[in-house]
Amino acid sequence: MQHEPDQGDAFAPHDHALCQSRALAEAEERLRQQGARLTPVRRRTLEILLEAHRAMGAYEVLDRLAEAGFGRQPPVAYRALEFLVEHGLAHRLQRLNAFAACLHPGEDHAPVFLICRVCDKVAEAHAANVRSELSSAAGELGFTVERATVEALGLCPACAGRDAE
Amino acid sequence: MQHEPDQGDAFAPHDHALCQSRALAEAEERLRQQGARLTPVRRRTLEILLEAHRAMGAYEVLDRLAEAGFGRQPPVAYRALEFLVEHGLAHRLQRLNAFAACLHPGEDHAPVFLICRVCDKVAEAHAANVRSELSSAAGELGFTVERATVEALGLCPACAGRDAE
DNA sequence: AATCAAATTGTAATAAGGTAACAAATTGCA
DNA sequence: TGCAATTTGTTACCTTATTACAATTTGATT
Repeated sequence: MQHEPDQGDAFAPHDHALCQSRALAEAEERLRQQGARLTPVRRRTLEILLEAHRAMGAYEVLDRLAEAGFGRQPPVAYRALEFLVEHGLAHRLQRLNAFAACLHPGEDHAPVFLICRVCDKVAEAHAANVRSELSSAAGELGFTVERATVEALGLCPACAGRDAE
Repeated sequence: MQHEPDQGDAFAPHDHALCQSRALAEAEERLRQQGARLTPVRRRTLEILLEAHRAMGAYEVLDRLAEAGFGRQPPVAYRALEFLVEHGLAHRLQRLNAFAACLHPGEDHAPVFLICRVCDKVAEAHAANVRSELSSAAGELGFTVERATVEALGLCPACAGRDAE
């Protein structure tokens, strides 16, 4: 089955420069509305995540920030990453101890992550159905879901193709 | 809505001593079939998880093992925990950096975890529908799910009741 | 423009989580 | 008994994350 290119689909071939600049522009707009500031460290951090287009560890981000002239101590990276996560511009992937830029900020979402175990790219899938099944399974035990982490490890289409060859 | 007590439901009031001894007996039976050994450290580790009936960090488990006369070095705990996870007797909770005893071993499952943010108890919900929605959402992007982590944070019925009072 | 509080960034120190490598002991079996 | 395989113990170290506090920058206000 074919599928449409989509802003959350890191696996589909796409104009990555455009994808990045669009995400940055959206980030600026969103933050302006919230009255929060996209300072140089924060902006650079987001750019780093967007350029990589995959999940990165905090210390890897920290190295890149240091190269760009920012501080070399862990809190520099953790603070910027935390800020981005809080404002919906990045996500934290528990499974990998890592962070990735949000691929469609603004859509007030609680995404499902698809992590390719070969190329390490991360996509965000549409999660509504998954979430509603989760809530209903939880409801059977009287449990109220407030936040959920859904992360799948597997093969992206490109790597699956390479595997099969 | 009322719900039936269930082996995976840590939230429901239950005879915890029985719950523990049953889980231990099942573990022994399962391992015997697999030709694996429930050695003293491993057995004690499982008991520790079962007694707590919640997720525990590896270092917390290590302390308890040391009290019981086993080694005090991290690998002692990590090896025992890894063994239990590999044999389906315990789970690793990414979100908490922690481990919990499996509440229904044998049912060859890929569970969904419900973690109460107040009392820290962990239950396992029936996951089939969640998993199938996840696979289908992933399929739309051409992604093949191999393993998935689904962890929900929220309120268990007891803590929700206390909150409302 | 000068001032001040709030927000942000920098740095040091350290806690918490996890693994690699190898030695010693134990187990199961020929 | 003797030997290989498994398990346990220990050392050393690596990665991830947080606390605490100082220095700086920003924006609002006079």
